[in-house]
Amino acid sequence: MALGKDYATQQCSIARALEVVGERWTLLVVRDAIYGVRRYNDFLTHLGIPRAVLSARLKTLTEEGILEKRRYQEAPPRDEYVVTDRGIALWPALRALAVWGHEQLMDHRLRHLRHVECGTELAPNGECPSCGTSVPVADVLLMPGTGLDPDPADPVSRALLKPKRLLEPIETGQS
Amino acid sequence: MALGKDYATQQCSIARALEVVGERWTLLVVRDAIYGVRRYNDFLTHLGIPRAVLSARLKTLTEEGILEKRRYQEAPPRDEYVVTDRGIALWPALRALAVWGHEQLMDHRLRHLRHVECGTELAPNGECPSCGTSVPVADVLLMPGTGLDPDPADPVSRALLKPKRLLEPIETGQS
DNA sequence: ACGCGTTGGTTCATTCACTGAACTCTCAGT
DNA sequence: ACTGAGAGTTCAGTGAATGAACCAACGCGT
Repeated sequence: MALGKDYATQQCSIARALEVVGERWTLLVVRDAIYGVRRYNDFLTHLGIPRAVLSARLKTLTEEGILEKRRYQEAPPRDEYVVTDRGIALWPALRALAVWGHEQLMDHRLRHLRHVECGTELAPNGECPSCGTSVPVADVLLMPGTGLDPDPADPVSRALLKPKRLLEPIETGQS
Repeated sequence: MALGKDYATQQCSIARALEVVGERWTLLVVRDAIYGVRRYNDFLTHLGIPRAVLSARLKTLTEEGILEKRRYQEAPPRDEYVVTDRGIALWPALRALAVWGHEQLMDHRLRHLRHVECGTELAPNGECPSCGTSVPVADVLLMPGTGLDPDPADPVSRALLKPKRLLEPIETGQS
């Protein structure tokens, strides 16, 4: 969003947050990172984002401490982008947006979130109704719902057709 | 944000939500509407947003059913924009963003949220710790915190220096 | 040794959205 | 008739997003 000079005027933590994650595509990159996407090409094909924009977003998200660029092999040099605690802390905001988008704008549940310990579906506030506790992001199981394309083109969407834990790296299995 | 054609590709309620409220300024307009701002000039001066952009945002938010345009006097014709239930439903997402912005990016609390019934400060998840229930938006008391400019230029910021309930219309007292 | 494929980028022309300033319109009050 | 407030619209200039093309480092098969 880059409210730029307006940030000083705004005196508001929402404006401050949007200053960092409010630009086009940014929250979707963070969502993917929490889903377990780590590699440039996976972000690229899953989001359908222009390369130049993806590079810019990964750069600012890394600079803001929301992602961490990490070398995962030396020859040839390959980096991956791993979501940090600061990025994981965005999960409640993303979940709230998903709840709103689903309730207000859509007709079926595309994905379900379950507590990996007990299998219970999470309440809208992110807590586990049967355990009565808030569930850490790493203990959330992401399940496919109805209305998903059964045969998507990109490998990330294909991987997400199976239940998986959040944060767990996605196996695109194409190399 | 207007992800445009990408919405069909995305199959995600977060993307769908950002399609509607992800554009620059949009969430700040909704925030102001929940704070009780209703009039064009108040949005304008409080946000420091260009007039053309404000007009565009009010138009799409009205079309999406997040704000409702309402005639409040006939001569001269004057309209105000009142947040609807669909807009109020964005409150958890806005609160989550505010929590993140405050925790990760700022040093002091600019505003506090209290339960109007009992005066208790709300937990990060939006519930009242002493009542143990989730607090309806209309029962949230917005309190000024430390680090706020004590003598802001615009009338909305001045009105927000006093505690007030969310949704309650802001009295700018300038007419 | 040569070309091919993969990954992770950069560059660039075009299009699109945002910005700020100026202008418009309607009406009230004096 | 003049002034002023509220709620916009119009428009030229700027900056960001887009999509396609290009680049580079390396691994591998032959």
